[in-house]
Amino acid sequence: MNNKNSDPAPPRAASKSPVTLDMVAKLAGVSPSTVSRILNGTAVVSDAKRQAVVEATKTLGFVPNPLARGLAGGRTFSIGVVTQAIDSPFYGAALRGIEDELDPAGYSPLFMSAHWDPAAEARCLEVLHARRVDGIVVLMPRLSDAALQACAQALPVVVTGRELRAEQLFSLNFDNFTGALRATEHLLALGHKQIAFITGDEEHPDASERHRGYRAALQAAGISFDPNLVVPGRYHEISGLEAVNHLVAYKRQFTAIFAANDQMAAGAALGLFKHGLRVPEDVSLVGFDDLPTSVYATPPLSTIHQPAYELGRLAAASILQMIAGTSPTAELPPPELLVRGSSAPVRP
Amino acid sequence: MNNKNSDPAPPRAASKSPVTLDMVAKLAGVSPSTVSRILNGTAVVSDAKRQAVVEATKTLGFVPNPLARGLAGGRTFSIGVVTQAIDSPFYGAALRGIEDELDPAGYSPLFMSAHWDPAAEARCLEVLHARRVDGIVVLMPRLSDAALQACAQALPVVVTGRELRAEQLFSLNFDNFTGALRATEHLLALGHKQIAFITGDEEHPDASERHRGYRAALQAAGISFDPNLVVPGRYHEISGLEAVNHLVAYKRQFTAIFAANDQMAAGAALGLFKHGLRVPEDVSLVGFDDLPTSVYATPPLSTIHQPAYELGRLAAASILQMIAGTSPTAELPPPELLVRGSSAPVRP
DNA sequence: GTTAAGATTGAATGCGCTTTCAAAGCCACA
DNA sequence: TGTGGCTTTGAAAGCGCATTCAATCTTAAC
Repeated sequence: MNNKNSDPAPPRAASKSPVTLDMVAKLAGVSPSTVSRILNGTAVVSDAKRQAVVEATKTLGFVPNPLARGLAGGRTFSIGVVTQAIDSPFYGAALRGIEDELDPAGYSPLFMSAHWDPAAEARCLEVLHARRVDGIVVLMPRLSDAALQACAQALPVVVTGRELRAEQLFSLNFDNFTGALRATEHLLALGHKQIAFITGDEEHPDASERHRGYRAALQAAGISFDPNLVVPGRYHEISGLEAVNHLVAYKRQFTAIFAANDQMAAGAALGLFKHGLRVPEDVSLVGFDDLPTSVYATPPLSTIHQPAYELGRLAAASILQMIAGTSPTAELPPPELLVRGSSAPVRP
Repeated sequence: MNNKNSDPAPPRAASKSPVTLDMVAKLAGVSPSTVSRILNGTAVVSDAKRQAVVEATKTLGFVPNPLARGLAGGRTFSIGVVTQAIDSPFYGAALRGIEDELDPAGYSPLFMSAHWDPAAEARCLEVLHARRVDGIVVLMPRLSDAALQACAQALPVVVTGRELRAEQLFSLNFDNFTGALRATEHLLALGHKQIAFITGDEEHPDASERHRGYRAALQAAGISFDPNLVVPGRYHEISGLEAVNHLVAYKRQFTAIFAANDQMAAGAALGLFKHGLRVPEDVSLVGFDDLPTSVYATPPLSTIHQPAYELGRLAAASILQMIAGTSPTAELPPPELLVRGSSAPVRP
């Protein structure tokens, strides 16, 4: 029927790490239970036996099998991480933060990308759940609050970019409103009065918050809001470019642009360049996020620093706390304006 | 002794997915073995029973426990992926490729960053091995060939950025030499004769290959090699910036720069900008990698396209093939020059 | 010098699934 | 109608570890 075993030699998966807990137990002259107890610190063990076990573990090079541990003990020492795009510069930094925090604790992250699709996100949650992760971190979810809360009934969950509370659910949010406010105030302080705004994907709370901050700053400065200067974008570079094309095509008057994120600011910079408009001589440009690449833009981009790495670390630390049974209290630092070369006083 | 169980209600991990294979078996009126066989397609099962099982699976919402499968069957349906930096734009694209290829096959990637540190890389390999992944993909390893080959004795391994052959080892390499050759030829064809080169981290084969390509192109054009025009870099933006500072400080004569990667090209662009040198009017600039952001640089960067996403897909597809028992034959497309706005004919 | 309480330890069971192994059912053939 | 060969199915034995339960060994108090 099947010719799988026709080969006399075992095909693969033979060398693995065939050292089991039972073998250490035998070598150390104790019972498997004792070895397990030492491994997990579950109970007090006499020093003599502990010595023997530690030694046996070393000589044999024993490494406990996480699968077996997970099956038997219920914990897998792995954390599911749902991100929207693993290849996005913003998420990359956050993922590194998560990695850096989880690793020393002996946990491994399990990354999945949802591509801004709620359905895909739901599937990620399912897969992670099926893989029996000990907790889940969702970065900037697109899913409904209810779905997230439902997920949190089964295991600890940390979400970022949203205000949300529930039993096993912790949220970590950044003050996008104030960030946008500061950015706009900066431009205002430089004398700009005609400030265009390229929005983010407004289905997203952070995007609408940034929009709100922009308008609040204008209002506070006594400048009437001009809807013609607001161009919708979707957080990608291309929409920044298109936004500038739009502004120019419709002959809008503006001396500055505030883009809801750095990626769109980069696109906008290119658009301005193509239209022969210099940054910052002709148009000042301010972004939001402070991507690693933004320092190396020409000119370097003025922007609002968003602590992506810190966000990752705090999210990971929080989920670990929840697993340990304590309630996390982490909080993100307030927005910080970084003035670089892309913004300058308006020309007289 | 321990007050863990002092709480009357079970603390957590109670709701999970308590549906087991045995329950489906019972509901469908068959034995667990049969359910397992249907699940894995291990053997032929009568249509009647298959129907019953499929239905029972649905009504119960059964999802097999990967841990148990891994423990019992030896396969975990997970692939270890060692990358140098999860937050690097280049690796990001590759990781997405891996994700896209693995997901439909029912496999999950387990990402780990080694941060260009051989010791850390070795640890990653160990952790992945301990987690019983079915195979490992190492992106641009820093580890010795021998160490990689040793790892391949235990399980299938795919490495990129290196030429390496062994029993369960497959390597996927990009033609860095030809890429650099094409880039330099492009500059030469534009009339440039004084072409500076910013090297990558030359401990790395791809960096030295690119260096070799640069020199080969010069030689073929009959231009004598000027060591003063070669500045060492380490693949980061900052080294591109520093390289330009160096060239200017030492008053080197050059009309073009070829940077061994896009990140350094971005740094170089900023350096040139700060010294009042315009791209491409005063200095032409060519990079290598074609990062997603390079199209949106001002001006857009001419570069050699490196198929990072494809690389990820092919690497993942290859490891899957190896696990399935067939030898992979994937090959990366040849280097492709992308002429954009940063390179122009030399000024007379 | 006993005995009870406490500290250590080992045997045994099970986590959820895969995988032999052998029994049972089927067919075509004689 | 009977027999051999093939197919479908179930019982049972783990995979490697955590954990409960009961047994053994200490120690302190009587």
